[in-house]
Amino acid sequence: MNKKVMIQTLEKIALYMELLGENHFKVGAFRKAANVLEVDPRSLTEMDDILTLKGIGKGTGAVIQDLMDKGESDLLNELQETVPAGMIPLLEIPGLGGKRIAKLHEALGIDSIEALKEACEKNEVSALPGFGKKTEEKLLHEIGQLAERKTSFPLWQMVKFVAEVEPILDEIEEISKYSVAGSFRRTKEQSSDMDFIIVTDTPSVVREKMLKLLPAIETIAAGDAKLSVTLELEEIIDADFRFVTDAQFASALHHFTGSKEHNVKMRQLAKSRGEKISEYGVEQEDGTMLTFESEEDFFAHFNLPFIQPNLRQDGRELDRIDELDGLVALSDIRGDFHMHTTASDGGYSIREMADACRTRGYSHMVITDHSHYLKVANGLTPERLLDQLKEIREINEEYPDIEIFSGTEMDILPDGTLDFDDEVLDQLDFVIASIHSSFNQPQEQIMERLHSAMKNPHVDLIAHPTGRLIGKRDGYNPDVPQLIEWAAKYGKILELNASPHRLDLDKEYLEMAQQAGVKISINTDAHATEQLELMSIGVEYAQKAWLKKENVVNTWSLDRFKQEIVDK
DNA sequence: GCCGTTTTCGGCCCGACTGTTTTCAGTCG
Repeated sequence: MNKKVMIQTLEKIALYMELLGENHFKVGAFRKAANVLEVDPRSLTEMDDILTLKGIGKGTGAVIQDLMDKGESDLLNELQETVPAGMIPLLEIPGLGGKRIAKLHEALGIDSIEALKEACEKNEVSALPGFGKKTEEKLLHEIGQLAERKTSFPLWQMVKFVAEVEPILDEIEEISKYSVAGSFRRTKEQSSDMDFIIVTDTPSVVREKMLKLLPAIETIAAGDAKLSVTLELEEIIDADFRFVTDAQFASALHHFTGSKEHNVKMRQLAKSRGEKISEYGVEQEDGTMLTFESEEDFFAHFNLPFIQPNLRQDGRELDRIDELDGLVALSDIRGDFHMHTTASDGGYSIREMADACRTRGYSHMVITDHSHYLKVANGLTPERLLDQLKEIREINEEYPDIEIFSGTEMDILPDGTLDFDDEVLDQLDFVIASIHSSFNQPQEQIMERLHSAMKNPHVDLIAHPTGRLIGKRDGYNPDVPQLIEWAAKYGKILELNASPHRLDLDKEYLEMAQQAGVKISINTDAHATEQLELMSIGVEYAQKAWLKKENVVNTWSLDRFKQEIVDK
């Protein structure tokens, strides 16, 4: 039995139950069971205690047992017969939840978006108790918007969106302080909206000014505690703004940074101490409200160290605070080992890249231009590569404070051969191998290509191991656990590509790699000097995977890098 | 549906806003 199928089955059951208007704690129980399986790093065959895990009980356990025995779930089958599949997309309509969908289905037989649209147009919906004219109009409006609205935005795009909103907030003098919050603040790969916490004494003034200044095409909610709007930026995206006092700021920031699971855990912790956490502070048993100068103080109140936003994930972080100290940090990074110059498709020279790396305080770096197979990127022929090697050796003489190593980002060709011969590779300090072509090959063939690269003793690192571009393409679908196994066997480094377009390997796999003893290199893959700054995103993402400093080769000293990697 | 050192039933995180209501249910985050 495939663990993913099991997780999806539990989630589907939750979804169908939601559509039936079931008690949301019941729905939540199935979601929780799915989550318990998901956060458990073991495979199904390794989980002999699955039915006794906390969060899995009689009902969810029966589903799991069904799947183990028969490969399918009776409960899910029944639900699928009861609930028309067309109802599932109804949940995507803002303002519609399980309760209302169930009512619409029961009263009017609505089983699809199309049916809902018709019913609204015939004014049948507004005739139902609990629904009114405004709701009907809103539903029609939302249905119209559905097709053109995206529901999630990759990190790289969120960076741009946030950068567009912040200057507008800067302009409003009644705002004394603000911060972005939400999943973006947690360095999530994708976010569905923007969240900001705003400190002001005059929320209504700020709200009105914001409505004038922001490119808002719709106001979803506008009160003294929050403003919720739909913005027209490069894409249509919702934004939530919460208005709080200075004293409430830290609590509000923590609350609206989430994650939801993290907040639930924190609230449970508070409750066990007789306290109550809200976005305004921590309420004591006697009703007094404690507020905090900073999030650090907030955590300290619960005898916890500061848990940075990117670590606030599934709630398990509260059990892993003893690991916080050993995590890789930006200040530990001593070099970047994957970058391009004008020799291939980069925008700057070797010297310019070296200067930029020196400014960042690195002790070493590797130039890794593309290889000749990649014509579109002006990949280097063996001759050009060896010329570049000489040039790098010369330039190195000029820089006493940084060591520039010469490397390549060599293509693994569609037939599994490598773009350079061993004699060429032998002369380089550092060899990256990666796939840039024939993504559509069957997994077996992709794996053969990767295997052939990993078996080569000259290859040091596999770059962006899945080839994903977040929000654009999934990559070439390798069998990553197998890849990790090979990396451990052949002693190869796997890359965490720091580009917010890639963040590849994915954090679940990074964690798996670390457990398997595989070393990780965080690289920016910079094609311009300013892209070297993406290292901070890479490190933040690595922290999400709980990567320890020791396991990230960029933290190693120049001597160790030379000894264990270059001269090996 | 799940859970339990305040325990086998009763609560499950909690508050803002909206729309449909005359005091609150539903949705959302």
